[in-house]
Amino acid sequence: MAAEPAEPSTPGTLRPGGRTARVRAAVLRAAEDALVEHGFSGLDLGDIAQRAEVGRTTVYRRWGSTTALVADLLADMAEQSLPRTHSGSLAEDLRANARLVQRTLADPRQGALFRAVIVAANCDADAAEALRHFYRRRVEEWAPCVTEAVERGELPPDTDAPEVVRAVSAPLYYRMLTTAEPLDEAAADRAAEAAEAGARAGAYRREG
Amino acid sequence: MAAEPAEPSTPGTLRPGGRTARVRAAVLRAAEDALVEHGFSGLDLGDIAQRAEVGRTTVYRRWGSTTALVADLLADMAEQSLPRTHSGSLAEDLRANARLVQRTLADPRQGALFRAVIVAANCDADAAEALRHFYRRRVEEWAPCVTEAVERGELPPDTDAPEVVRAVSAPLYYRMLTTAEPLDEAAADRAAEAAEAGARAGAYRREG
DNA sequence: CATCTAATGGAACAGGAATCCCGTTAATGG
DNA sequence: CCATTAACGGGATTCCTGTTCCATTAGATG
Repeated sequence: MAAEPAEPSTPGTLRPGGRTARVRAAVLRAAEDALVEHGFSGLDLGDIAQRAEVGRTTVYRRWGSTTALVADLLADMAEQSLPRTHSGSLAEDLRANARLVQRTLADPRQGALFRAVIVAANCDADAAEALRHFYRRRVEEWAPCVTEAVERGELPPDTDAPEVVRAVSAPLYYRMLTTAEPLDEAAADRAAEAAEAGARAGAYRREG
Repeated sequence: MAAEPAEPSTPGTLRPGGRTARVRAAVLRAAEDALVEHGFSGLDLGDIAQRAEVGRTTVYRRWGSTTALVADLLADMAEQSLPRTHSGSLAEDLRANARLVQRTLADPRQGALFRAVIVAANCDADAAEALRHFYRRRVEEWAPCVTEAVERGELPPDTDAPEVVRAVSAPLYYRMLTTAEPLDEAAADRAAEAAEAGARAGAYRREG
């Protein structure tokens, strides 16, 4: 008997080219569509296989569960992060960020997608880690605009830059999740203005 | 043949006393336990029936779905809202509120429960309405401390009181959902301080 | 206390999702 | 271009969740 392979490993890692890559792309796109239409709870691997024109078995073998599939989708989303603005003004950069987040969450497709991945992250540890990685990336992209404001002397020297960036997003996500009120530009501008005021007042200094 | 009853209605409404009430209480408590242990996605009506020492059929008939059960649980939670503090100081009241929210979300049991109901609300319209109702209640309870600060002249006269209260909770929920960092008292105090600074700066005035 | 029937609970049933089996296709390396 | 085998895909199978049926229990009413 031949020595059995040390690791069966996960499919798609030894021959990642050609068909394998096409299948992954098709499945991730189908998963996105399905999440937008039915939400995470309505996610069905069989349905996704059909949409992607791929065998059911393949989806079950490579991802195995809906949460693993969403985790992979989040890893994919984390790659393509949008570049931040560079207006030279803290208020303007924060407002641009707030409006970007607001437009994303208010968009029927993107909004539904974000709700769905947040749900998935609360159902599975791997998806949660993937979600955290995604937001770490996004926050890192925008934090420099706060750091630069600190260097210009506009904010206290020990301001926690990532925390300020998160403070812009927080009220928008909170509104989406807990109220029925619309996510409009006014809400975005208010979030940016409040975050800036908090930062100037020193509420986001490290180690209180 | 007798005229059939106009509405079969939902079970538990015509004879809500005694056994029916006991069954509801037992099921809701079992649902809470199950949510804490397995999260919303792991919720199984059969398992809940066993925990509650109630027939599966009863649970399926009276609630029908996991989301409906969570909606009922939320309605129950909305009843028992905690009374707010009355320190006479805006900063102190906001801090008390922030710490209450922080302690709730950081508590293993309560935190898991809140994550679970937020997930449920994103899977079903009725659960979503129940969740909004729950937060409407909570916000209404605390909004007066902001209104009183306005009357004392500490804040702009057209300050949106509920929005200030929500601004306190928002960063705590956002942190819980998107990062792995601990929800400690420092985070609570920062949330309260930032909300107050934003309010003083006029970021929460109505109609921006 | 007696009657009526809402509500419950056990068991059998049905439908659909996840898994397994195995032949087919195509990526990789020489 | 050829050989090797990773990865795919259709179909049968298993397992589990939700439903239906009907006998039993116990609120509600006079």
